[in-house]
Amino acid sequence: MTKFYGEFSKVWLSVDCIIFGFDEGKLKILIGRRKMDPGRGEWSLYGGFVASDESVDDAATRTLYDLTGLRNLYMRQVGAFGNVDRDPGERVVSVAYYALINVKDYDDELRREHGVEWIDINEIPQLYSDHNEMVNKARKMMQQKLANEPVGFRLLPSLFTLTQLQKLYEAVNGEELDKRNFRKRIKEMDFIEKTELIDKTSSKRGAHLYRFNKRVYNEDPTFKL
Amino acid sequence: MTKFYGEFSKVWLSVDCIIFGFDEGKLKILIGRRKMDPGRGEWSLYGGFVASDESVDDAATRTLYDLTGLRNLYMRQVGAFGNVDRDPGERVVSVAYYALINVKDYDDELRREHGVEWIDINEIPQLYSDHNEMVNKARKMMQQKLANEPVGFRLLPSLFTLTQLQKLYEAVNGEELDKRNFRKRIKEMDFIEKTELIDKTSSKRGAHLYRFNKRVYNEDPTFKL
DNA sequence: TCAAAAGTGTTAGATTTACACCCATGA
DNA sequence: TCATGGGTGTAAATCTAACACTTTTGA
Repeated sequence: MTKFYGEFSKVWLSVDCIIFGFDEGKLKILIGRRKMDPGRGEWSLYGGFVASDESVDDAATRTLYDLTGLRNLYMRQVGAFGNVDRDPGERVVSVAYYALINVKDYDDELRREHGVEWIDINEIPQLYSDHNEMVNKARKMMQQKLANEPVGFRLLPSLFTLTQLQKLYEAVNGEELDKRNFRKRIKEMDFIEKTELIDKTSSKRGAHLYRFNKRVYNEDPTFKL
Repeated sequence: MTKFYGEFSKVWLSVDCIIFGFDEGKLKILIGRRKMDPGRGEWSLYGGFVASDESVDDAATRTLYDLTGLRNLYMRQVGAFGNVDRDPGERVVSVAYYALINVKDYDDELRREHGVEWIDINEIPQLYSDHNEMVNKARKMMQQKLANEPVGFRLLPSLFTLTQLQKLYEAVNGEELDKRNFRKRIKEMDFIEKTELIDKTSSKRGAHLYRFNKRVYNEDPTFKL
């Protein structure tokens, strides 16, 4: 097994997940109290180790599924974090990933079983090891991504109001947007379809529900927001 | 040594470098024929293994120094590449980095000793393992970076003409720019200083040499190009 | 009847793009 | 003298940003 590179040393490889959700008008991530040593009890991202028979991406997918029970999540690599002493116990290099989920899709029972909570991205406490760094980089990458591709729908129910969508963009970018300018831009995007359905949960008058049409998007790749 | 994570398997960790240079009006990278098994003789990025007492970033810095003899290079992580079979011999996960160097700073003798060549980014042959993927991702990230920060100077001599600078941007973006519009934008950037020096190597009339003033740039962080 | 969110256009300013000729010099 | 790359400004078009009132309805 060591025929080629035996002279070099090996490391443990883990994955850590920054799971973004949008709830109560706020951008949040899932964190919990670490259940293993070292660092037991500290706030931490959810993670896992890479097994010998799976790719690093697959390990992240598996870890996400393990935590959320959800498949086909939008997921992107944040990068490798490899300081020598980043793990107080051993040499562990970790590859961080961020994922976008619709909070409503995540069974709250399952969430509690794993002991993770949705925490406002602006109120993240000190986390285990270098996890704050991972969160910061993930957040920047996600912002950048959202500015160039319509990935925000991954954080919303399949039917959503324009107000919800606007609040989402505001939460991600950390700044308020002009309602009329926002709606003007949305109207130009053919892949955001207005339905005849009305949502009455957040206003007496009711707001039209919209949906993202992936097919139209793929045919007409001219997105900028 | 295995007190915490002994039950999990370890992997070899390597770094691979995409080294960008700008020469003859073209964006190029350094590649060479692989000198070790498996894959001996195939075109490949230059890389190395991460040692037990160095961070992954440090391993990349060391590898870059080893190849070029240069320190303080502009370097950014591209990401981790971790498919199970990416290395035909063993399980090796690699973290790719890109770096920007001024071709003139690289001793050609040293380059030949390492058996690497400058190859036009648009004419990269099939590379060992997943190295083409790494190059493609690095190129996109570098383009993106150059569009938002003045890192292009890292690819030029400390004194350069506006034509050189324009050709650099054209090579990176793969499209021609309007000379007057380009110079108009440059003129607005106070951190690009005109010197009284004239370069006569590329025209009879001679062109003014400019330099990047890092101090001015740091004080006036309003860059967009 | 009123509070609360939904919905809707216009205009000024800023930014971006297109475009063509003269200059200085060495060969 | 001429070929070569260096250097310069203006106008149209596009994009962005600022801004306020009417509608609907349940309580």
